[in-house]
This record gives sequence, C-alpha cells and structure tokens, in this order.
Amino acid sequence: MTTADTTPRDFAALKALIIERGKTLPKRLSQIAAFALDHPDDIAFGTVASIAEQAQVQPSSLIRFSQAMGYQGFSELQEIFRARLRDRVPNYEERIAQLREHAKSASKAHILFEGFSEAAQKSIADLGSKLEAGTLDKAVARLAAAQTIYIVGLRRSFPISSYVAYAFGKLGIRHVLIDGLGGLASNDLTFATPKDAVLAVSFTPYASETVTLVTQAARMHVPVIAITDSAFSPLARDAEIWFEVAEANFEGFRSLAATLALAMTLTVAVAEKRGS
Amino acid sequence: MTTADTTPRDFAALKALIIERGKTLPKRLSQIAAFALDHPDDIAFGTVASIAEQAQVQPSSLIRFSQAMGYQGFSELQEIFRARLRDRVPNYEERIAQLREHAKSASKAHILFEGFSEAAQKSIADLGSKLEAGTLDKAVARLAAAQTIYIVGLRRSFPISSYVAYAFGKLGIRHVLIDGLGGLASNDLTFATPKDAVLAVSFTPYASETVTLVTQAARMHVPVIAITDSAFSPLARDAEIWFEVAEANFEGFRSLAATLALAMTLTVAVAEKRGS
DNA sequence: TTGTGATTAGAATGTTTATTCCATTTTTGC
DNA sequence: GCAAAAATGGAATAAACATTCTAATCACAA
Repeated sequence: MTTADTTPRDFAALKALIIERGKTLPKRLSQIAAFALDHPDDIAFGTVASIAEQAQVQPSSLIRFSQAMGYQGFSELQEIFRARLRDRVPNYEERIAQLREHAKSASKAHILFEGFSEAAQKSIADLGSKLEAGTLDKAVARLAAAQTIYIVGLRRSFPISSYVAYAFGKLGIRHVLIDGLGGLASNDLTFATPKDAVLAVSFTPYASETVTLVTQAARMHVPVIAITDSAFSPLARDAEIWFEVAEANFEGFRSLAATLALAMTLTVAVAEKRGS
Repeated sequence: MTTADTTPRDFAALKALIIERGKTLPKRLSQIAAFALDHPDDIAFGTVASIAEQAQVQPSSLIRFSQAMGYQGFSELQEIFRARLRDRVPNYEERIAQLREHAKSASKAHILFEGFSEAAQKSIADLGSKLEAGTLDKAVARLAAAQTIYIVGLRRSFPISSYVAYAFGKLGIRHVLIDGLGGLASNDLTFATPKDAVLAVSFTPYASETVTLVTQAARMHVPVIAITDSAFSPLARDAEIWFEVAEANFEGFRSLAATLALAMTLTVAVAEKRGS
C-alpha cells in the first residue's frame, strides 16, 4: 500500500464503492458484490463459510473480494457492515431508560406487548420497502374492474378477509366473503366468472380449502389476486398478481399488521378508482 | 434436557428472563446480567474474551451465564442478541431514504399504503406509551382464571375477535366466539357464569349487539374485559377492566394495528399464565 | 486452435475463539 | 467457627475460523 488510502471507513462509502466497481469485477466477485448489497445483515453476522455458501461462492472468493475493495481481509470488511448496525441504534439512552422502567414493573405481559409491537412495526416497514407500485396498480385495476369480488381467507387469514368484507360493505362494493361455514366453501365460487375477481389471502401452512378454491378459480379463468408469503406458495402459482408479505414473528406468533395495511390499501384504492 | 424447554428464542423474552432472574444470580453472573442489559450491542458483536474484559469478569463466567439462562453455550445466547439487531426496525433516516426511492414510482395506491402504514405505526407507538402494566396484568389474571372466555366483537372489531378465537383455539383455551350469526347473538351468553369472562372489543359507533351483550354480562356478574376507544364508551361503564386504544386514522379508515397487537398480547399472556 | 494471463476451486495452514477443567476462593448452613 | 457446597479464576483444550497456497479452469488475443 504505497498509494493514498481510499478504502471506505463507513458503510455509505463502501456501498457506493461496491455499486461503482461491482459490475466491472470478475464473475464471482461481482456475484459477491450483488449479494453484499442485498444481504448486508448476513455479511455483518455470518462467517466466511456461511456467507460463501449463501452467496454460492468459495470462501476464498470472499477474501479476494474484500481485498479488491481495499481491505486486508474479510474481517476488516465485515467490521464496516457491523458498524452500520451498531450506529443504527437510534437513541441508546432512551432504550436504557425503558429497560429501567420495566425492571420496576417487570410485567411479563408488557414485555409481550413490546415484542408484538416490534414485530408489527418491522413487518410494516419491511413491506413498505418491498412493495412495488406497479404490482399494486395492476391489482387495483383488476379488482376495480371486477363485477363481484370473492374474498378468500381462512383460519389465520380470516381476520383479514373479514376486514376486507366489512370495508367493501361500507364502500358499496359488491363482494362475497367465503367463510367456509357449513363446509360448503367450494360451492361459493360456482357462479364466479372471468368478469369477477378473487382476492385470496393465505400463509404457511396454507389452508387446504383456500388452495383448492384458488386452483379452481384459476381453472375457471377467474383472475386471482393473492396475498401470500413466498414465491413457493401454491397461491403464487395460480395467481395473476400476487404480493409477498413477510410478517415478522414473535414467540411463534406472526404479525398481521403488514397484511392488514395492504388489505386496507387495496380496498380503499379500489373504491377510489371506481369512484372516479 | 428432559424438561420442557423454556429457553427464550427472541430478545424480548430473554430480556424478561434476565430482568427476572438477574438479581438472584451469584455475584459475577448478576454482574453479567446487568452488563448484558446495558450493552446489548456489545454482546452481539463482541467475542467472549472482549466482552469478559469489558464486563470485568472471566471468559468462563460468560459461558456459565449463558448456561444459567438455559443455552448450551455463549454462542447460542449471542445469536439472540444478534437477531435483535437483524430484526430492528429501520431508523428514521433509512425510512426516509426508502420513501425517496419510492417517491419516483409513487402511484396513488402506493401513497395510500404509506398512509395506512403510518397510521398503524403511530397507533402502535401511541398505545405502547399509554398501556399500563398493571391493567394488563389484571386483565391477564382475570382471563387466565376464567373457565370459558366469551369473545365479543362485531363489524369493524370482528377481525380482532376472530383472530383471538383462532389463537385461543391453537393454544387450547376454551372459548366461545360470538359471531352474531343468525341474529341469535344474545343467546350465546345465556350460559355464562361469574366463573367465566367476557373479552369485548368495540369502537365508535359501538355495535348495539356488543353493548347489549356486555350489559347483560355485567348484570349476570360475568367479569368483562373490554378494549374500546374512550372512557365514555358504553363498554367502559360495564367492564371490570378496560383498555383505551386510540387508533390513528387515514382517509377515514381507522387502523387496527394497535388493537391487534394488544389482542395478541392478551391471548399469549393468558396461555403462558395458564401454562405455568 | 494455441498460448498466456486472469480467475477460480478446494485443500492446507496457522490463528482466533469458545469451551472445559480443575485448583482456589467465597458463600452457606449448622 | 467449621464443614460442605457453590462460585470463581485462570490455564488447557478443542473447535471454528479466516486466510493462504496451488493446481485447475476459464477468457481471450493472436
């Protein structure tokens, strides 16, 4: 190192460098560059071996990448990624004060509430960063054009579908809520036509009735708009348009906050589109 | 490990455990407990040796502490501290930056989503600052002691009550969801006794069936726990314990996020109380 | 094609790190 | 105040780790 040291000392500068030089790097190193931008948290906490596996490269490539960025080795680069998480802590003192307060009352239930709050906040923020305006617009257009909207969502998703049904009712939008009452769920889609639309909500483990209904709708060429949790969901396969919502969980209970916000958005957007 | 595994899997639960058991631990371990609460980030990023030095203990004490908390070793405990940073909601600057990125492609629907997100976030934060641990504990105790929990919540509150019913079902807690099907709602409380409890949810304009049911329950000396929106609510009058939840609204649609977080807290807390 | 330099895969290496073990000290119950 | 139990300190150890090295592969110019 005889030249002036331009190696980034903070995350923003490093990110800029990776974006700038990323494309021009050799294949494997460029692959790592993309991975680093997409999964900064994994770089921060992973080991060379674990990250290499996730990014589908050899461990040695990670060291070469780090050196290409100007660091002596991987550990030095990782330190930048870690500092980013350290600095993200908003107001340290405030959190400590919170802790002290809780130490007094030490209510287990209150701590649960904090956990669920955080899961909800995180889920919403996460969806906000991933949600694409294009998908949203297409879904709204489809639903606004439908004669009748069939709402499918059972078990854990039933709060969502019942909310949508309630809101559609207030907004004067013709809809059918499929509630599985009397085990006759599949009958309720019998009269659906390609001029209608299905709004389906389901998460792992996908309720079998929901999957059946969506498959049936797709076969009948009824457009399906789905809210689900991964590209591998059986709903994603049959849906014309689908949203991926990754809800954070706490104590094994997944939040519903992000899904609910999305459902509200869809209902109101559809109403506004129809109104104009 | 033949006993039931109560080892915390997320930070909030671990924090609770450390607060609870911290004082009763031996000197050095209690010292570590205090350090862990004060410097969670250092635990997340440090090595056993570096943390030991900062906390003024021997490295081996850290392993002993981890084991005292139920983990196999320090690494397992550290993973909880790391997950906390992974899942942390992005800070303000990051959210603004994200918003800017989206502003380019901002469609009308996307703006709606931002609005509902904000309403949800605000509602949750607001409830978090107002919720009293004492009220929460009392409500949990009441519900945990009940033989059968009757869940009342119609119209806009139905998503909440159906969620609670779903969760109680999964947790094996005896309950009756009053869904007003067939207009026979009031019959469903006929068999309730003072050994049971009613969990009622209602907001302005209060669904008349809900109000009737709660009044009826109070007259029959069935304890009522209510979630509502003001001290002037007819539910507050008849309830033994009640929560005030002020949901922010956007475009005339009130959020449900805070109510949902509270409902989740109550269900899980009741299950945990019964389990112990 | 063939040769050359760049790039990569994967095993080998030496270092860091968590964990264990045991002698010593401190606390507890009588 | 004494014996027994619990807790602690610190060295020893084994596992995990980042890094290096070399043979093999790839890209590309002639």
